[in-house]
Formats: sequence, C-alpha cells, structure tokens
Amino acid sequence: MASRATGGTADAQQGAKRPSQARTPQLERGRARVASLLAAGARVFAEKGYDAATMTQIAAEAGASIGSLYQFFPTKVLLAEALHGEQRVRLAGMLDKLGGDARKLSAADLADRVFAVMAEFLMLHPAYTTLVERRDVDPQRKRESRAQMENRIADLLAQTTPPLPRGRPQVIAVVIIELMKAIVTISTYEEDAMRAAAINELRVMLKTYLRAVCNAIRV
Amino acid sequence: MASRATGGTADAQQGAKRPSQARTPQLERGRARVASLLAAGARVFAEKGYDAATMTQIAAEAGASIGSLYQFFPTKVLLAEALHGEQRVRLAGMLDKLGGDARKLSAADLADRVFAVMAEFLMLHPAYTTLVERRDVDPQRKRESRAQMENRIADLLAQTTPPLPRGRPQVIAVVIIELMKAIVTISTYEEDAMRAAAINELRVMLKTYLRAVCNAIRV
Amino acid sequence: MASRATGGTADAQQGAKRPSQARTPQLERGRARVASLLAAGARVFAEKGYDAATMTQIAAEAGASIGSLYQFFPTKVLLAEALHGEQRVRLAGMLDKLGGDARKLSAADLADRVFAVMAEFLMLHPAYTTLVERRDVDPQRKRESRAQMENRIADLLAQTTPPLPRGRPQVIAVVIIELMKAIVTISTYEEDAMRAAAINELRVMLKTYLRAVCNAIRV
Amino acid sequence: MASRATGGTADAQQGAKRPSQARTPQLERGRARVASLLAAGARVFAEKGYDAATMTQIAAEAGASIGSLYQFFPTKVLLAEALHGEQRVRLAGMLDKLGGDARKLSAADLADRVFAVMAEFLMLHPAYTTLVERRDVDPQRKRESRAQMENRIADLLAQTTPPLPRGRPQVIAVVIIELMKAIVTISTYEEDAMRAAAINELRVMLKTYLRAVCNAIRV
DNA sequence: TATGAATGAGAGTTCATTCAT
DNA sequence: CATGAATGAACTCTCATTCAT
Repeated sequence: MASRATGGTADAQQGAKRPSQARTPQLERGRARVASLLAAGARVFAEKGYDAATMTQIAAEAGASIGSLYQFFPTKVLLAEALHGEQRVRLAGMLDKLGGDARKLSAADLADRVFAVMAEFLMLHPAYTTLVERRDVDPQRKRESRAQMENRIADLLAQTTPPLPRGRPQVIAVVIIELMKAIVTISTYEEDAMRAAAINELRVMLKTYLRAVCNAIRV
Repeated sequence: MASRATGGTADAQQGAKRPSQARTPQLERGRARVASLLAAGARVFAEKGYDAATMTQIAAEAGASIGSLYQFFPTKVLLAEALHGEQRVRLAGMLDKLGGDARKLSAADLADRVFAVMAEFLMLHPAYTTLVERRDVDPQRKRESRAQMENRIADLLAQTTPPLPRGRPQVIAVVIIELMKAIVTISTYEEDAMRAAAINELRVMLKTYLRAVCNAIRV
Repeated sequence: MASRATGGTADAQQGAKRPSQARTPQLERGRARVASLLAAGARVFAEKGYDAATMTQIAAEAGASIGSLYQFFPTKVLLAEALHGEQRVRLAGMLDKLGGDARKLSAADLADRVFAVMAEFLMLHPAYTTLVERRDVDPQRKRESRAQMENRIADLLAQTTPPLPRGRPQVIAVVIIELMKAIVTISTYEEDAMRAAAINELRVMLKTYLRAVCNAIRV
Repeated sequence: MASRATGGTADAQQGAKRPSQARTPQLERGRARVASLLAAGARVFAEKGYDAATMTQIAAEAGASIGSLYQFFPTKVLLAEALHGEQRVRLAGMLDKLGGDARKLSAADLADRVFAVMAEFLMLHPAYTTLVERRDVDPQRKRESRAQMENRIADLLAQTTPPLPRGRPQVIAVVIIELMKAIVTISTYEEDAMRAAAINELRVMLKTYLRAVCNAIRV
C-alpha cells in the first residue's frame, strides 16, 4: 500500500480518513462483541496500566481476534477513550441518584454517601483511575472531563443543609475526588488492618472538616 | 509496553552475570557521569513517565552515549531504582531536619512543616511520584520503601505535644503521604486560582483534623 | 510506552521528536552499512516498486537486521528519499560532465548525448523512476526536484550552437525527461527487436524535431 | 504492500473454488450494482493508485457493503481487471471511429486525431494508466493487452495517405502510446503555462516527425 | 443476494540491551 | 571506560478475504 501508518506512525498527508471514533456496531452480534471487548479492555488496563496493556492481550482476553478488536476500536487510544467515557457515564449516573436526598443532608453526611458511591464504583471499575491519569491525553480534554465530574459533585454539595459557604463546594469537590484516588492507591496495600484504618481515617478526616466548615459559617 | 524483554543478541541463560546493582564509578570522571545521567533520568522520567522515557533519550540528555549509560546502569529498572533511592535519601534528610522541633510543636503545626518540606522536595524532584508509582516493582520492595517513609513521618508525629493517641501517628503518616500525591496531581492543573485554593484546602483540612484528634484525647 | 506510533500511526502530540532525516553514520562500519542498505533498497525498490518493497526484505537483502536498517533510516519514506537524493546527485554529476561540450554541439547532437547519459544512468539505477513517481510525496517537493533536473538540462540546451529559440530549452527539457521515462518503460518489453526499434525511434524523433526547431529560427 | 496473501479463515487448498472471473449479475439490480462498483473502483484507483486503494473504501464509495463488492468481484485483482477490460473496450471503440477517415489523412493529421481521442479518453478515465501499469500482472497478459492496443493504432496508421514506410506503423504506435503516458504525467504538473506548452510540444514533435518520415519515403 | 462482523498474516516501527572497536 | 552500531522480540495497526445471518 502506498501509505501505511503505523504500525506505528509515519503516515503521509493523504485523505486517508483515519477514524477518530469507535465504530458503532450495527448487529446484535457486534454489540455483544463491543461489550466483551470493553470488558476485556477494562480488565487488562486495570491489571497492567495503559502502557503495558497490549491490544493483543485485550483481544485474546475478549476471545476475539485482533482484527475484530480493531474493527470497533481503530486505535488503542480510542478504546481507552470509549472505556473512559462509558465509565464516566456510569459514575455520573450513580452520583445523580444521590441528588434527591442532598438537601436533606449535611455536607458531612453527603460526603459519606459520595464516598460510598465512589468506593463502590471504583471497586467495580478498577481501570478508572488508570484511564483518568493517562499521560497522553491533551490537557484540554483532561481538564474538561475533570471539570465535569467536579461540577457534578459540587452541585450536590451546594444543596446540603446547612449550606456550605459560597465557593467552597467547588474546591471541596476537588478534594473529594483526590481523596478517592488516595483510596484507590491505599486499596492496593497489602496489610489489611492498616488498609481499612487508613481508608477510614480519610473518611473521618473529611467529615470532621466539613462539619467544621459548616459551623464556621453558622456563627 | 509490557516491560520489554531482554533484547540484544543471543542471550541464553548461561552463567552470564546480569548485574543487579548500579555499578559504582571508580574515577572522578565517572562520578560526574553518573551524576549527569541521574539528572537526565530524573528530567526525562518526570517529563514522560517511566514507560515512555527511553534509555536513548536519557543518554542523549546527559550528553553521554548509550553505551556509557549502560556502563553505569545496566538496566532501565536499575537506573530508576538508583534514582528513586537517591531521592528517598534526600527526602529523608529533609524530614530529619524537622526532628529537633517536633516535640515543641502540636501535630497540626508539625503537619504544616512536613507539608512544606515535601512540597519543596517534590518541586525539586518531580520524578519522585513517577518512580514511586512504577507498576513493575515487586510489591515486597514497594511496601518496604513505603513503610520506611511512613515510619519516618510517624516518628515525628509521635513526638508532638500534646501527643496523638496511640497508633494514630502511623495512620496519619499514610494520610499525609497520600495527600502529598494529591497535591502533586493538583499542581498540574492549569487554573491558577483553583490550584492554589485546592492545595490550601487540603492543608487546612489536615490541620483541622489533627487539632480535632488532639482535642479528642485530651478530654 | 506511553505513546507509540505506529507500529502504525496513531501518535499523540508529545515532543517525541520523530526524526525527519536519515542518521549519518559516525564510524567506518556504519558507513559501510549505510552503503549496503542503500544498495539493497535500490534493488528491492526497483524490483517490486515502492509499495510492495518491505523494510524486512531490504534489511535481509543487505545482510542486516531490521533494527540496523531503522538505526540509519528511521522510516521507509526516509530511506526512499535518501536513495532518491543520492541518485539525483549522481545523475546531476553525469549530466554536468556534458557541460563542457555543450556549446560546440547542435541541440540535436546534445540531445543524443543527454539520451546516452540518461540511458546509462537508468540502466545503473533502475529504481530511479520508481522513486520519482512515488505517490505519497507532497507535490511541493515533487515539483522542486523535478524543476531542478529540468533546469540542469535546459541550461545545457541553452548553450548549443546554433541556439534554440528563447524559452524552448525549458520545455524541451520536460520533453526529454518524459521521453526517458518512456524508454524505461519500453526497456521492460520482452520482444527484443521491437524494444530496440522503439527506443531508437524515440531518439530519432527527438533529433529530427530539434533540427527542425533550430532551422525554424535561422531563417 | 506485497500483494497481501489470502487472508480470511482457514482456507486450505481444497477443491475450494476460487473464482477467476468477475461474476456476472443476473438481476437488473445487480447490473446497477456492478456499474456503481466499477465507477467507485475507477475513482479510488485513480485517486490513490492500485496499492493504496482499499476494497473497503471502494465499497463505501459505491454505497455498497464490502460483502456486496466481493459478491461480484471476488478479488481486488479481478476488480482491477474488469475495470481495465471495460476501459480498454471503450478506448478501442473511440479509436475505431477514426477508422473511416484514416485513409483520407496524412499520418501527421491522423496522429493529431489519435492524440485528441486518447486525451479525451484519459480525461474521462484517469484510472487507466494506473491499471495499465499495475506491477503484479503477469508479463504475458501485459504484453498481450499492450499489443492489442498497439495493433489497433498501427492499423490506423497503415491506412494513411501517403503511406508510412513498411514496418513503421507498428513502432510509431508504440511511440504514440508512450507519448500519451507522458501527457498524463505532465497533466498533473501544477504550473499551468508550462503544462500546456509541454503537452503541445509533444504533439508538434510527433507531427513534425511523422511528416519527415513520410517525406523520406516519397523521394 | 445483501450486510456487516470475523479473521490473521504481515507491514512498519520501537527500544532495551549487547558487542566490537 | 567511551562510543556507536547491531540485534530482534514485541507492538500497533491494516486490509484482503471469508462467513454467519
């Protein structure tokens, strides 16, 4: 062929329309494939990290041929993005369920629930942090998707009773998200006792703090 | 990539001595080389991450040939470990300087200082987290070096006045370390205002919490 | 690794400095390698055409490993360009030798010599046309290198005695070059008699024509 | 690429009937399909060249599925051949229309008409040269189809008044065909003025030459 | 027949590591 | 010790072709 990419890179300029989207399957069979490919991707990314995960292994893990994988995800990046997107939607959904109760709760109690939700989510989708932290995404995109998650949490926090001081929900959302990452890290620790203790410590720290913040405004 | 295999010409597993230690230079010239190689490694690891950093680039960045690099660091892993080791020593040194004042301070105030020290250190050595988080180190080693750092901080915390409840210093050390990672992450955010605010928020949260913990035992 | 090209295409944005030049060898050994790689490239490109030629085959033909090939020519395109460049220089050199006699000759006679030179060159470097015609070079470059060759020939034609009419040398240069390509094509015909006859026919046609053009201006 | 291998699932060389002919459609619908597939093929081959053209793109361009394409053209080669065949028939038809006037014309004037006809044809069917020059056709076939075209033109030339010397029509046919290829190449040049000038130059050169040849025999 | 998923050999390319000079 | 060439397994990605529905 006249111009091949890449295997690797080194493409010329021609209008080769390199796809920038995962292909959507038309048939039921295709939908099943996509699902199992995403699942396999999630497993492998979680286990090895983005870089060390190989497309070959992902295909194998999905019981598909490499060609089949590329049929739907024309690029490793695209696969990662599709997976990341899907998981973000899922997490968003779980958080949105908290919306109803938000105004009946104090920030501290809401934080507890958010914590619980996120912990459950991360248990279910251990690839999430790996995907969030990928080094080769352009900062713009990265910022946007971070902002989206932050806003969702900030919105919840803004509704609590008693209310948090102006502007705080946004910052606290950042804090919560970062604490979650810490929890993921800690989850990999091997000493069971310490692991539980440390995770609880983070939870309590946050609660204590939020209570203090609320009290501060009351006076 | 999945930790590239041995490479090179016919290797075989003869008694071929694969060194497991970075070679120590004999001559003065060698010491300078090693220093610039480590510096280059630090720069490249920080910029690209462990996987994407290539030995070739590191050598080039150090103004050395690839052969020269391998003379002193017979393996990418060994280079990373040497670097990591050096940086850990450095951080330990900086923390140890806090030892003298520890017993004159409350846990909250000590935390502030620890924060400051670590922030400075991480500014100087941005490769540190990358090296700490490398996925391909065996958990044993990982746990050990983590423990070492934790103990150092726990020891400091144990000396504060008023004292923290039994057992807490160890857990809180974990918390502090994780918060530092969060700070590193946040440092890469682009919105200046939010970045500063979030970092401060973490600091204040920790202080507030430590104060509460101290008060709790007093009563 | 964080970002891999291609194997294929699909690189991100990072400053991965993908080289755009063939590396120049430093040692004698390297120079020899490069020579044999270029020779192998020439052979394979000539035999199979650019697309069908594989880097693997070229390396094998040169008695080198694939890695060795890529050490000096980081891209198939770069190899082709290096080869093309080298051959253009060679052809230019051969044509320049005609410069001395140009003003002693009529256009028709000069054309004969140019023909002879190019025929010899193309016999020696059968990959030339393949490289010239590569579809994936940007038109800008293509135009430039064509112009260069044209000018060289036009300059020669401009010096003939009697002189050609103004402006004609440039157009005639184009004609000559295209006739050469025709000759290359015809050279692959299998019927010996026809092949020789056709090639001669082209030569005579050109001469006849140039004579007519010269006469036209004389009157 | 080096004419990609068989592909597909376990093939084996059983009595598996690999068709060597494009299937002829039975239904009206089929005929329309075939037409649009051929048209798409022509477009894509012309744009990208044979190697870089993909069956997938051709199918897409025809608004058909890849399966549908293979239904009628079980092989890329077969598609190319079908297309080539069709175009040859078309060109032959256009040339045959000149037959009536051939004996009223001089070779020079006939050449002009042949030129005009071929130029029109190539404008309409830009894939033609690509298909003619395909490197992977066996020389036997190549020679045959070339000969066919040459004969057709030689036959026309043989009828001109005054007649060309014995044997010349055949050689001159070769010359004309090659000149046409040159014109195709030149047509892609970007400098409008030079393009027109060069094309005209070729035309005039041929006429001048043919006139000279005729005169030569007359004497 | 039409559709779209499935297949897998093979291509370009990378990079840790080794070796000759 | 330094240098730079050599090596090759492994990786991402492509595309002709086949097959199930």
